[in-house]
Amino acid sequence: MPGATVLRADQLGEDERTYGIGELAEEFGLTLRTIRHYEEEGLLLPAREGTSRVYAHRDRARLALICRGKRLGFSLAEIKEFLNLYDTDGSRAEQMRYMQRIARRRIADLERQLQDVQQTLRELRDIDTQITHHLTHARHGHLNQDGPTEAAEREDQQS
Amino acid sequence: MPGATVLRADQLGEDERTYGIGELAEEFGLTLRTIRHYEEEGLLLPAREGTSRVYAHRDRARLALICRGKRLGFSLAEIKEFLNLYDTDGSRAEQMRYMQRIARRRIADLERQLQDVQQTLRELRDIDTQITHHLTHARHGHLNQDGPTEAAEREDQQS
DNA sequence: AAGGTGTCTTACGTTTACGTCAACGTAAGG
DNA sequence: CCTTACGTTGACGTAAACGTAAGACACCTT
Repeated sequence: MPGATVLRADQLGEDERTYGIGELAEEFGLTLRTIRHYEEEGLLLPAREGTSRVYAHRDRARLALICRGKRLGFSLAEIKEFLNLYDTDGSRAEQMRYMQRIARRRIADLERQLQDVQQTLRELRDIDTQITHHLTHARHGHLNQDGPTEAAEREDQQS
Repeated sequence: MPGATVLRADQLGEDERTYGIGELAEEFGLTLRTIRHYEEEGLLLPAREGTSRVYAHRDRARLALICRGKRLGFSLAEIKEFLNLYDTDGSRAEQMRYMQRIARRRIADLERQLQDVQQTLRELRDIDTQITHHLTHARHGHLNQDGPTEAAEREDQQS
């Protein structure tokens, strides 16, 4: 990202708050090592104040996206790719079309994942109520005498 | 493959179909090694016909759940744990309560994940339409002059 | 001056989830 | 009998994502 949001410390005095590595680590529940690792992998590029890392607003936002990406099960490489979706400088149509293809692929993935999550949630809630039922009615028997949800057998397929 | 697709015409005329490892591998887009690995890890326990693995209906359903779990970003260990949710024999109340706790934890996780997916989908779709807009109106400028979505900065936190 | 706190780099260790041979068994078909 | 297809068990390799010291600054406080 060229001169995206350069923000030199001298002029202008807005929300220029910066963060130390320890600060961010605590906030996001990460270790220092982990944050440095993201930098090694090119996901972050904080400024330096002497030798220490200084994180601006923007870096913190990227870190938030990284965390979410991780929760969604993406690899760092994938996350890196989609971080680029956010800060492409829209100047070259060629690259934008490329980004759009990537974005759409990712959207398709996530829609699939959305189905997965919802389906799993339905099943787990079902299990939960069944257990509750069994416990309150003190009845004996099986949750399912037939193995994992019949539904799953008809539904799922490959990735 | 011994009696994989053999389908003996003698007794039974129901859903007693069994599967060979290669068959399942192809169906789910996995390698043989992967499926054997799941067995090594105790996620599957297929019958044997001689030396070959024979997968019943139930094993196949478990495999489907494993695949879904993977897509959702769970580790094999976690998946193993929640596979147990499906085939607990409901006989001991103690264990059922335990399972219920696990189920509810997982439900909470997934609800969080659901939010993540939906949020990310919104953002990506937004990016997509913005790109389309930029491309059709041939205008120049930035998608966001401020780095990753301002929203992300206020929203996200730890896992 | 000594100690504490926070940071840095370097570098090897670890865990997870498989990949990748190697060497062999078994059954069907030409 | 030979080939081909599919299966088996080791056992070592590897990529990703960090963990875990070790040793060195730098600043602040007592």
